[in-house]
Amino acid sequence: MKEPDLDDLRLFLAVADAGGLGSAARATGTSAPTLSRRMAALERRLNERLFERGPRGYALTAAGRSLAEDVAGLRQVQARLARRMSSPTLPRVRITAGLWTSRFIARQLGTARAPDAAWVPEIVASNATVDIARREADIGIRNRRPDQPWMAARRTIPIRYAVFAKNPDITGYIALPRGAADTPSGRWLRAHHESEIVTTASDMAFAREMAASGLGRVVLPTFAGAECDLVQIGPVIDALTHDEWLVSHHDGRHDPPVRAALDCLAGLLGDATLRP
Amino acid sequence: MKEPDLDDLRLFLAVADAGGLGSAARATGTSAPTLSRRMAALERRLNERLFERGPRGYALTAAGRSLAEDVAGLRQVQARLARRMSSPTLPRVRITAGLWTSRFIARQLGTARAPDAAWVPEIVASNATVDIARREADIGIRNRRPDQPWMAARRTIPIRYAVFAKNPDITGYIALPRGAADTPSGRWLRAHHESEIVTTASDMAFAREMAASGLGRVVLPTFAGAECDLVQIGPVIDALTHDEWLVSHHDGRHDPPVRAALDCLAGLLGDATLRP
DNA sequence: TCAGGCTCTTTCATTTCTGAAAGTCCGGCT
DNA sequence: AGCCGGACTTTCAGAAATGAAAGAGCCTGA
Repeated sequence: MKEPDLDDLRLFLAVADAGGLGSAARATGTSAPTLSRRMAALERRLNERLFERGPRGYALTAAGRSLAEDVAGLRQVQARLARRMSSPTLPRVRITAGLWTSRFIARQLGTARAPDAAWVPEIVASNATVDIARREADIGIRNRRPDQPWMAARRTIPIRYAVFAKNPDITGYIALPRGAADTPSGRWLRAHHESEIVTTASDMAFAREMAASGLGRVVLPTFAGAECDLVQIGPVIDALTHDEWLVSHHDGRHDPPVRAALDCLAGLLGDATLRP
Repeated sequence: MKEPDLDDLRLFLAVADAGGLGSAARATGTSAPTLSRRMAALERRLNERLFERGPRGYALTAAGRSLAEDVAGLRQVQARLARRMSSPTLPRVRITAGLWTSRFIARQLGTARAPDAAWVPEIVASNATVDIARREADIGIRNRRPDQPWMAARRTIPIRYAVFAKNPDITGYIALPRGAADTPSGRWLRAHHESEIVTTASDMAFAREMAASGLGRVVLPTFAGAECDLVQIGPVIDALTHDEWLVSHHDGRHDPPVRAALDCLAGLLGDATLRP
């Protein structure tokens, strides 16, 4: 026995509420004959009499009341739909990036996005690599061109790294613990200053705060160091400099909200704000 | 702009879940061409692209994800429907009666109802008169034949009243407070034993408990007195004897659940249990 | 490079659904 | 009594939706 058509249930609720075919027809824009037939079909499919048909209209039977309770959730769906139609919910574009870029985007996007933009950003936290190929995110900001040919990539500005500290007199380095996120900057630090590491933090955000309080030096992207009252100690570390790539699924990038988000991000990342 | 067909949204969810037309077609029993057309129509009606159509199938766009969240409630409705189809919810027949009869029915109906009965009783508490004409209840048990011609009524057994007390030595009467429910038995008590009333209770159920503890005499239907270790003090009060009428809406009584409940109640009330 | 397999879309005859109008029923009103 | 009005159902021609089959595009593996 097949389940009934959800639209029949919508009409069923309308008839139950209206108490008759005529007013239900007016309320739903469906003609009375159609309502009559579809209610009859619904009863046949469920094998229950749902209405008492009297000269005064349709009245629910006990079984009809029971069904009406069961499908009352449709009312809520209809209400949400109606709301959606009148003031459409903005689609959310899922963006994933590394720690510093995520923070930068989260902070800047509120103002950088056009006020009438037809999309809303959703930042997907991702130390672990979120897979755009599997559609876990719409847009990714990565430090290299993706291998997969079905990815669309756009190069934006270069990211430069340097050593930062509260002031030039501070010595010693703050690193991530061994075995934690294996980033190029972490590897560089351990390769060149392993012996100078004075402490570790479980998260680079904490490391930066520790550096800001004078506990040691950290390796940061230049734009992230500039944000936090830290001074750049040495020159830009050329070995770590890399371009940022704006990556999206090849099929997905023509979705208007995604496209708008891509353009907005390209503008934002190309902006002088990010340059050292 | 009209709202989309709810059944289209059901198919939309199926396609979104399946990630493609083929498997969605298998899951829903609808053919792939139909799904293709209806998804296209849905997009046209909403004026949004809901899917990315690639050679790998359908993938939701940002707008599609947003819609899927909005209509997720349909899943719950479908689940309830499926449950209803497999193990049908029994329709509830709303029964209204006076205090003592309600209690009697509530206690007896569990066993009196056939084990495979296709209905479940719902006792509608009603000191105030619940209106069967307005379909607030399906079946009423009343103490007289209804005036309205569209009511169907079936006479059952006569109800007899008598004075009860814990033992014959108890004197004094327990009544309802002045101005409380104006029942024939209450009026009779005040008319004949006004001066012997020793106390009042806000509810006859309390009055009966008070009588059972020996505080005074009460006027009760004979079947209600017998239930509670009370002894009948005087003869049946002929002035209060009346028949019970099983009342239902004329149109409603052919609804199978209502009809079954009517038959069951007629049997129950005709049963010797109710006789003094 | 090409066949094979997968997916979606189009075509088209068929089925189903729809709505206006006419028909039926029933209670209320004069 | 008999007409009126409201409410549902049936009729019927036209409109819309459906599914099988064929078409088109794309990746995969040989």
